[in-house]
Amino acid sequence: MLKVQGATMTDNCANRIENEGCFTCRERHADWFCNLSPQALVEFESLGMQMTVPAGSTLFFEAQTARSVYILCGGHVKLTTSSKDGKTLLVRIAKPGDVLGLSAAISGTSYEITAQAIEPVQVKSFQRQDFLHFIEHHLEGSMHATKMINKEYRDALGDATRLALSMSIAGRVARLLLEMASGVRDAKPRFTMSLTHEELATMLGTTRESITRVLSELKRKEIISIKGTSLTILRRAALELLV
Amino acid sequence: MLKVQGATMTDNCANRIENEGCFTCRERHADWFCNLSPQALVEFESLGMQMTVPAGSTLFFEAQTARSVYILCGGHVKLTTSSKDGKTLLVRIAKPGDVLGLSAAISGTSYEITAQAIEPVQVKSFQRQDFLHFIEHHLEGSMHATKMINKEYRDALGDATRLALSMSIAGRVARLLLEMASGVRDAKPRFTMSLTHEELATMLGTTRESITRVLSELKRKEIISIKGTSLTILRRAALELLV
DNA sequence: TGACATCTGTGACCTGCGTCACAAACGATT
DNA sequence: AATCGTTTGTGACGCAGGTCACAGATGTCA
Repeated sequence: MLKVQGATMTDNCANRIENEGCFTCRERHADWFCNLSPQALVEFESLGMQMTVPAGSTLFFEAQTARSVYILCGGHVKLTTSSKDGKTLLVRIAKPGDVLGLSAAISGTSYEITAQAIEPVQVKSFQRQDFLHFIEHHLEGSMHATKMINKEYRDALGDATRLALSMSIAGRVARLLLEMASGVRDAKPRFTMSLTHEELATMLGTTRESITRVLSELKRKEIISIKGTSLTILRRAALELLV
Repeated sequence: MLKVQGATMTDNCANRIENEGCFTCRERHADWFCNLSPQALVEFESLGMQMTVPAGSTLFFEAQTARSVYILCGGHVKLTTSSKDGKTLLVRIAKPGDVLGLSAAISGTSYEITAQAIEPVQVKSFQRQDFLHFIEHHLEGSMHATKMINKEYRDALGDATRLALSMSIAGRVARLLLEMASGVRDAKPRFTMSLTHEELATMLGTTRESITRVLSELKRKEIISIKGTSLTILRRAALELLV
């Protein structure tokens, strides 16, 4: 059904595209949506359309009516919301295996967040109706869906708690860096930071200057190092401590 | 099946208990869980145990293993989470019709929040297993459950956004007052504020002194008035502006 | 290679709110 | 009524982080 074409990937960075289909997907055996029984998976996969999205383009915007659900197969996508006064907050960085737009599809309303590719990204796109029809007729799919939303709820709640009660700017930056590095198993994970300080600031609900200062501080303490656009985490534990 | 005993309620405050069973419940026709088809409702109602809980007692604690799901029939319940370092955050004030402990029941883990009655409260309590069994066998119930979690997720996300991007202490206080007054339709809603400044402070992740200052300010601007334990919102719009 | 735009780094200052300290008000108990 | 514990009110001070202003670095295009 799906051909394995042998993905070309060489380096060890977080920025790569790697999955050619659910059956050969590396993430298939983790606790994710794509991890269905073989029969269900065949049907499921036939409903979706595999597509590649260039860096910087937007899968969907907040407040847009939800027409599609996406499963992220490769690459990272940034998820943001914004408040009335236009300020933007990073919700999280979606990783391969994540489902995007599920909440909006289920509630039948508009997307609650904006999803933008921060690197070339591979997704599987489903018509909202097809997706809902599938999960309504597959108990395993339905349970997965409910649990995933539940997980997102708990994450959001945890975020709200941390944001309200602690989390300095340094903490937010640390969390972001760790999320960006997720997937790289190296002891000193390295990845391409393609965002400007300005963009990072909007994502974290702070200012450009604060970002500059925090990054300088982290470099000074030799917790990270930056050469051009390449960022290396030297001491992951120190970052985790800040979150 | 359930006898209507004629609830005795006279005043116009938010603090009252009023429901005697799902069939006679005022909230039944809103978009809530109790609004099931009559047959399903009969079955559903027989699974649960109606109980009254005195003010101050705790329905369940954060991190406790989830054994029960509750439907709040009358009164208000405060829902809080706390961070590692012991600080507490008010998640929201639950109102009649709300389901408590649903997320934990579904994920089969521990409660993510603490639920404490802030006044005498009437709830319907379900064994987790009974509840799950019911929703798994009633499409309408199942959809309700999924949508409710979804709604909680969206609320939590909205909270996180507001907390991260704006929401001063004054804003948090305003939100709390509005939540406490919810249900009172009066133009100048009045209710009994039974919490001390100290308690309010923990609930909002701030300090006692800040609460005192904010309330003084609100009184000075004639947005609220306080006589003893009775709090009146004089200008709701002004409060909404602060959120 | 020079010109121009964008990005990064840093100091000076201001504001919101947490912390500390203490005084006044209120409520219960004898 | 006198006493004591709790709650409320308020001033003084400090710190994190936002705002402003500007200088240097880096990238891009003719």
